[in-house]
Amino acid sequence: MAEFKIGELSVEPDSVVLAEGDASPHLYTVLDGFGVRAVSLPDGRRQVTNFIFPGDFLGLQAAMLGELNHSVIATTPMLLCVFPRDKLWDLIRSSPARGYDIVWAAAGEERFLETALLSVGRRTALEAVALGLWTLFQRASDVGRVKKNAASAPWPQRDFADALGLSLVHTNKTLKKLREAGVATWSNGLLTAPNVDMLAELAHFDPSAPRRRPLL
Amino acid sequence: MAEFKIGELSVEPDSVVLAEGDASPHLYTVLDGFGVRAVSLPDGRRQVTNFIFPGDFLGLQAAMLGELNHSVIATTPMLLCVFPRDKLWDLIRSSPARGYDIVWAAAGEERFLETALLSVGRRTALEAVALGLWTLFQRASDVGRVKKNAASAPWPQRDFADALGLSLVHTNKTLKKLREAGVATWSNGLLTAPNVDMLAELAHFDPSAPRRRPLL
DNA sequence: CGATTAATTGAACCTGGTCAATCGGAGTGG
DNA sequence: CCACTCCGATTGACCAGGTTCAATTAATCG
Repeated sequence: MAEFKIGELSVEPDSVVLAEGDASPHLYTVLDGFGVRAVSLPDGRRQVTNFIFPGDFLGLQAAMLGELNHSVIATTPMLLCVFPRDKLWDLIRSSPARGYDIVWAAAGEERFLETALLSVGRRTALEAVALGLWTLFQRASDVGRVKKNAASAPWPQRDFADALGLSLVHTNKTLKKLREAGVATWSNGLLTAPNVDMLAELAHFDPSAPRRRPLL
Repeated sequence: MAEFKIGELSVEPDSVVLAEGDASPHLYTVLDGFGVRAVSLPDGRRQVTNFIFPGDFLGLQAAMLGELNHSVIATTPMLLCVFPRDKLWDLIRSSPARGYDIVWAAAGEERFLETALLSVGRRTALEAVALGLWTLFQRASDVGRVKKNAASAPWPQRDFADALGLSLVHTNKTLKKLREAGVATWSNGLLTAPNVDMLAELAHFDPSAPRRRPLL
């Protein structure tokens, strides 16, 4: 990949890395930092579609479809690796294995979005919050941001509520229930869960899906 | 593509083409017929994640990630073109252009799911129903299933409700409102909308997205 | 130590869900 | 041709999970 890299971009918290409707000439890989993808309505209603972790690939939609459907907003300082979008085609042609990896990432994103859709559409608030926390915990774990029982989760409750399709108030009250039940505590950007499995159980979620990249 | 085809599969309405959790050895292209993708909870709650039209590509998740996150259910008789999943890798390697097409399709699916998530999470029932109808209309139009103001839409209201995350009853009542307002009528598998744009407006949706599709 | 933003909590309210009938069209057997 | 059944569509009445409004508390920062 290194040969296609054209630079690095460093952004501040709360800045918009990519905006809905953009036809960005760049693709990014997240080297460090956290953020969200979100789509929104003209009146301000907002849906967070995924949380962004180090290692994530940004801008595929813009490269493939011409423009982006969602915005990407940094939650913490973020360091990005920049690629020119016109080179995506060269990349796939010159290295089918990389093309395969991109398809793999896209399929994973699709799976995540389907699961999120099930949560938002059919789970109760308690179930949805539990699964949301479980997912954050897993992803933090995948990038080595879990120590003991505590995972890095530097997002405000507002973002979490927008990801679940719930109001901020109700999300807060539901988090309180889980806290009082001793299932999970989230404060100061740190998510603590003594028993992570319990979160999946509460959400009726079967965590047995393979999540590691297959070897080629 | 023809060289990888190993046969055709014909299925009856209401049959399960692929099931959640399957590690199907096959990939499919829909030659004819309609269906849905859906994920569900152990207690039966169900979320339809997309409607399936002729031309759709099924089973990418199973091929890439090992197993499928959603089920695929036929709504009408369906005719499928079958490929062996192990050949996906050969396909991408031997023809990067096809690999590119697959990435294109995956990016489009991702966009659709994000839009659906916004509907389910943040739109009111009326807005969500309007956008749902608009989307069905567009997709039917893309595959040449619109005559005059009427689009083929052979799904029961149950499926539509499950796609919107609404109850069947409330979906029905909302459709009634649109019918009485003269915006759209859906009965007998035929969706009639004198003014399709009005559906997008009701949903606060900007329909100006590029949607060209490469041939697969 | 104010100022600002995020988290928390309580109370009133409403959108959409649940329950329970009824209607309507298609298929079946007599 | 009609009675009967089955299933999807439709409707009305009542209910509740979650939203909105409005404070209050906590944490951060110059």
